[in-house]
Amino acid sequence: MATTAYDRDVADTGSRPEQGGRRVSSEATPPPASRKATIRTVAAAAGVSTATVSRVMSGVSTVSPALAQRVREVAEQLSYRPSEAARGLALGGLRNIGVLMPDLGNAYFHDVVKGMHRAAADTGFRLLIADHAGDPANEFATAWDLMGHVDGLALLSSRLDLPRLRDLARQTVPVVLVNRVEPGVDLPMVGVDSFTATLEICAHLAGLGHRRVVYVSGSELAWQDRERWRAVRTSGRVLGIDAARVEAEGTLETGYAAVDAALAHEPTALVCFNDLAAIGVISRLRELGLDVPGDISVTGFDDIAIGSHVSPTLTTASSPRDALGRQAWQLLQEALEKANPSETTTLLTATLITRESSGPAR
Amino acid sequence: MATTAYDRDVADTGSRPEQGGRRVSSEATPPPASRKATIRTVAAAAGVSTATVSRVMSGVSTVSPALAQRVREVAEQLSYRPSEAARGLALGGLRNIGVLMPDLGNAYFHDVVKGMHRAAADTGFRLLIADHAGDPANEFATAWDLMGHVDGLALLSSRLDLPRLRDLARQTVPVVLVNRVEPGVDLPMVGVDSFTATLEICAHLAGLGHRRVVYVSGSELAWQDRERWRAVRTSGRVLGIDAARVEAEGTLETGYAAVDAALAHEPTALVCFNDLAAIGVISRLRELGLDVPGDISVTGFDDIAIGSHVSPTLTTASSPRDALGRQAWQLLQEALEKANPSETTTLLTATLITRESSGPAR
DNA sequence: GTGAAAGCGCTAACAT
DNA sequence: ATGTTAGCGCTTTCAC
Repeated sequence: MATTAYDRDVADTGSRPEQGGRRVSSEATPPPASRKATIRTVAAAAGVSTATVSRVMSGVSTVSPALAQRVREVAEQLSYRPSEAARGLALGGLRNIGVLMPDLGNAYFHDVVKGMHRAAADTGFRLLIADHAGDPANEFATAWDLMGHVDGLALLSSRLDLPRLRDLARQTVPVVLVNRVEPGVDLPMVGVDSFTATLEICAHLAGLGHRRVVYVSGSELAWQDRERWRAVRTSGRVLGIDAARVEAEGTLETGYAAVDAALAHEPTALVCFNDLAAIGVISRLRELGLDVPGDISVTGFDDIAIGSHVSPTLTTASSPRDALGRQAWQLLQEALEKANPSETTTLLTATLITRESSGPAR
Repeated sequence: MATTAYDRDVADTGSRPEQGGRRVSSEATPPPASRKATIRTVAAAAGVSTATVSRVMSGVSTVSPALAQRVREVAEQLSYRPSEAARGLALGGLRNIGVLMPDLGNAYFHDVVKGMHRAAADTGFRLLIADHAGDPANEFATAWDLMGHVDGLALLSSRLDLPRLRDLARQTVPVVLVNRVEPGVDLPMVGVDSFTATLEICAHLAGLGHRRVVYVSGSELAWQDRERWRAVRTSGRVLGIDAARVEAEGTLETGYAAVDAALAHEPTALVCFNDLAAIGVISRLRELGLDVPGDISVTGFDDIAIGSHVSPTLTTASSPRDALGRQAWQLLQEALEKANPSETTTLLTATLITRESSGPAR
């Protein structure tokens, strides 16, 4: 959701023909053309200096109420809007923070972003949201491009490999990793302990008599996927579960498509990477005439809202999305304040939520 | 997803103590501190002028390959990233376009945005995405704030009232209305003809013997809601359907919550504002022990992906989301090129999709 | 092919 | 309380 190409064929907002080499006293320039109001236009029209206009616009220091009022009126009248580009240049920062995620269509990310947004808004920061469809090359390009526009960058569920990650870490704009914990990288990060939560899911399943499960994976580039798959395999050893893995990408469509391969293992339960995949899986199972959980159990992960509105409702693990978002902002905030990016790592806990989609093994 | 507050307490990227009043020849400033590489740092380090660095970075005009290579290396080595703020200032535009929508969590919008993105990316534009939770005040504030950062603005399913809309139209940055057609406003706009599509839904229902339907609404501030409700009422006259309306907001939760009130009208069918609401509705009906479509039929609108993965699958109207997005970009593009914002209005067609959630009236 | 220098619109000392 | 002015980092004529 962002691009880097710099064609130049559009929108050069009119040519600006030679407009005098020297600056002229404010009053000398009457408000002529109707082009675009700048701080100078307003200053001239209001008969004050640009400094005063600037002060009024940012509500700073003491400007006499009467004057301020007049300036405000003129500004309003001229539809004057301070250029953020100029502001950013002068201030040395746009007060934007970039948020990059694999899939804008996944409600999970949306919830995390909401958490960040609330926290960021309180401090006067804007969020620039972009997605990269799970493609690392695209992710890197987008991150790189975004860096020019933002004061900080949050990578949600990044699919970047270590060299690329380190490359970004080396840049001057602070970066935080959300939903990924990568010991080898010098970056603040927050994640959810999905290993433990997935183990709980497996234990729950084992308790219901399941001995043969298949894991319907997420993107193999996702840290969460590695953690969850590791947990499923571990459950094999610890709980005596026979575990297989089939590939998917954590979306409705890939979940749906993975079912046939999964069924080849004759499992009694399907542990899915996330809720979206689980819903896709269930949809396909229904199509095949299989009842969930009668014939086979299915579990998700994330606890997105729709999980409790589908039939059967989803057994899943609830990630603390809001907390994740806030924590992410917290880290960014710290990185912004002190140039010293302390390598902080936080791991939040997800909790098992048992609903209808899991039942006794057949 | 954007804010306007301008606190000043963070990130002023270090103070810049008196650094000489006059500009000094490039070579006079050795690459000292490790602060942040600027074009001058790079120029000095590479022993060339800033003009050359600029040319190399934007791949413009002819710079001797050897020199270009050297500059690129130095830049790379210094982790130099041109500041977009400075660039934007000099160029008179950031090549950003803002996209504002009510609900980031609705897959429908996501699909529209994808369409826009693809189109915009080809022209070297970035998309800044923000949501406003359906609150007009928030929408206006966000739009206003965003205007400083973008070269164009797309308002998806805007909830703004006419005065506010006109206020935005009066500004210098081009604005297009997507998913809303408002005759009184001088703005380019694209919408989907949901009136006709909803009529088709009603006709479909009437054909199945339904005579008593209730419309589970969207936000009453949404143009689409007005159109759909108008269609439902019209169907009352034309098709002999007895129609009532209950309030919701086009989300899972509000759909779910609206069911009890809807049932008070003893309908045989529920026509929902969109798919999300329909899924919420069905979930509540199931909870009440009602079968869909056995006991009652339910229809949605939008044809989001999940609609064909839930049980029962949703009867709905398919909006041409991708086309919407592309058309939106098209309009923006035109507005960007010629200062003359021709008031263009396009209406796209939605088509009925019959699935499991609608059946014969009981 | 490359450099010098004039801004882009705004903010922040530093006067007054 | 208000005006002057020197930049912020980059692009872009205009010379050479």
